[in-house]
Amino acid sequence: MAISSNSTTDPLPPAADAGDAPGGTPAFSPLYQQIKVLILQSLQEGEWKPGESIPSEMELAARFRVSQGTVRKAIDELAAENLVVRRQGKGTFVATHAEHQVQYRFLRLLPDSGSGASEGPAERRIVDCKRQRAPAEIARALGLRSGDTVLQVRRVLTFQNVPTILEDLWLPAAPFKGLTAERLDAYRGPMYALFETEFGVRMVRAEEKIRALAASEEAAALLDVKPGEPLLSVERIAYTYQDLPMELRRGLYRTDTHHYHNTLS
Amino acid sequence: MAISSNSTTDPLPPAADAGDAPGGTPAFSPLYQQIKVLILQSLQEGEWKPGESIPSEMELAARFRVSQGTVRKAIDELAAENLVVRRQGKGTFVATHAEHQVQYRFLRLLPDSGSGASEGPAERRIVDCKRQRAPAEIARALGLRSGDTVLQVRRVLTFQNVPTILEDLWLPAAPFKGLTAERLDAYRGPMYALFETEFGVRMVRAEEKIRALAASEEAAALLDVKPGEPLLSVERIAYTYQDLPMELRRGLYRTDTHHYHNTLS
DNA sequence: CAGTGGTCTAGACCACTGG
DNA sequence: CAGTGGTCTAGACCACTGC
Repeated sequence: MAISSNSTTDPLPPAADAGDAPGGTPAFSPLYQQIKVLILQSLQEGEWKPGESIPSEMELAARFRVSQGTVRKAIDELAAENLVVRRQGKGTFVATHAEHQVQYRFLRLLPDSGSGASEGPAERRIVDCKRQRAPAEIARALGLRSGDTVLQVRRVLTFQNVPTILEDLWLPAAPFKGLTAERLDAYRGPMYALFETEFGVRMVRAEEKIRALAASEEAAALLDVKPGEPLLSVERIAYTYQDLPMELRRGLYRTDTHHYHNTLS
Repeated sequence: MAISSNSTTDPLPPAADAGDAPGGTPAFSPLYQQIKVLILQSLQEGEWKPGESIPSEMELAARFRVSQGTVRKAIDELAAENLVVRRQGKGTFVATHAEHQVQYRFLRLLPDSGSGASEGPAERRIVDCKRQRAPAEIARALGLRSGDTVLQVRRVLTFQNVPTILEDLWLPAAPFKGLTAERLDAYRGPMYALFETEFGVRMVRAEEKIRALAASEEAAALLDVKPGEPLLSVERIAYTYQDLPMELRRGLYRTDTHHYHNTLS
């Protein structure tokens, strides 16, 4: 362990030391961080599935031979990163995209309506779904070798009869073997929830680059706007555990009835 | 206090109870939350100025008659909200926009360049600065009465000789009495830093609505693009303490060389 | 009522900063 | 070296959930 003072209370299992490169900094890592890593490993190994509860703080404390407070601090950070959800009186649960709650956890597009009336569920239409060799640019974004197989999906989301989002997304073919347009069509609920339940891939974090673009002929037709009309271009890379990129998504949003919402602090 | 069990250790001053409406929920509020509110009050009253350190955890614990751990948890939350910054071995400091660090804390626009070379400071040009009666829409956003006086500033930010951002911003005239184009021009550093040091107004949080728009003739001229060219429209409301809106800002961003960056989790 | 997460305390010790 | 924030522990009690 990276800690020197815990002579008799090393957590179990004895976990390989993370840092401590000879030339670098001493890489001190507090106990609760090491516990956090251990819990993270269990999460990504699927010891506890999305939506399930993880062991109680007391149980984890016993398992790792640390105090409840230390486990608590580890879980606090996992909760802050939205990897688990705490529910007083019930337990701590593995976060999931399948929750009723906000339908799309990563979608920041909101209807303009000042009226709080949240619009109904989107109407989804798969336009295309095919396997192909990854173009260099796609491969790079997903950390694949150029030429590896990827799945490409194109779909349109329609809110209240207005086609609003045109999305292209690319997935590495290997982890998503068996994904078809039919399967996507049949599934009720967010796509990321399907990824969780059917393929064991949990999207944990994402980064977006946003631009304004003029609608191409093709996009204009699918979104029912005039070519050249300004659209919001949202390029998202979604990551699973370990900061592993697992999806590249390029969205074109109509922003005449909706807007992208963001909070800064 | 909302707490019943702390018979002899009520924090000082005895702070009016926050909730406890007869018809509503019992409104239990943990001690550390009450401490947090007390610290917040001192922050907004200016007991400690931006950049200064606040008293040590031990001092605050003594002052409020609670344990260090309770103060710690209160400060933890304030730090998570970016209201204060903790620095091990030195103390806890009131957050400020004047820090060297990231030049613009609320600006999410980044250069496209894969090269990490961060571009130099922006060249800023005040196009306009005037007092006027607030149009209804502006007044509503700022929580003013329609007809109240507001300051309007228009400026252009240029990065590496490319005019990239055209911003209009509206400020309630009262708190910003004495603000002039000259003063804005003379000031080195972020505008929000000037607001802090010269007017005692700290922007603490902001919300943005983002859209894609076609450049108007006027915007196109100022940003050196063709009219109709797609631009990113970013409408920001910045809040000071107590969720009080203090600035409305409408920015038009060129996204041919830059992009708006956002992280989701 | 037992079990869970949530709060609070008190005390010991560690890591980091600056004089 | 003293002072600060950061970690860790152990124990008590509270609030919430569901049986």
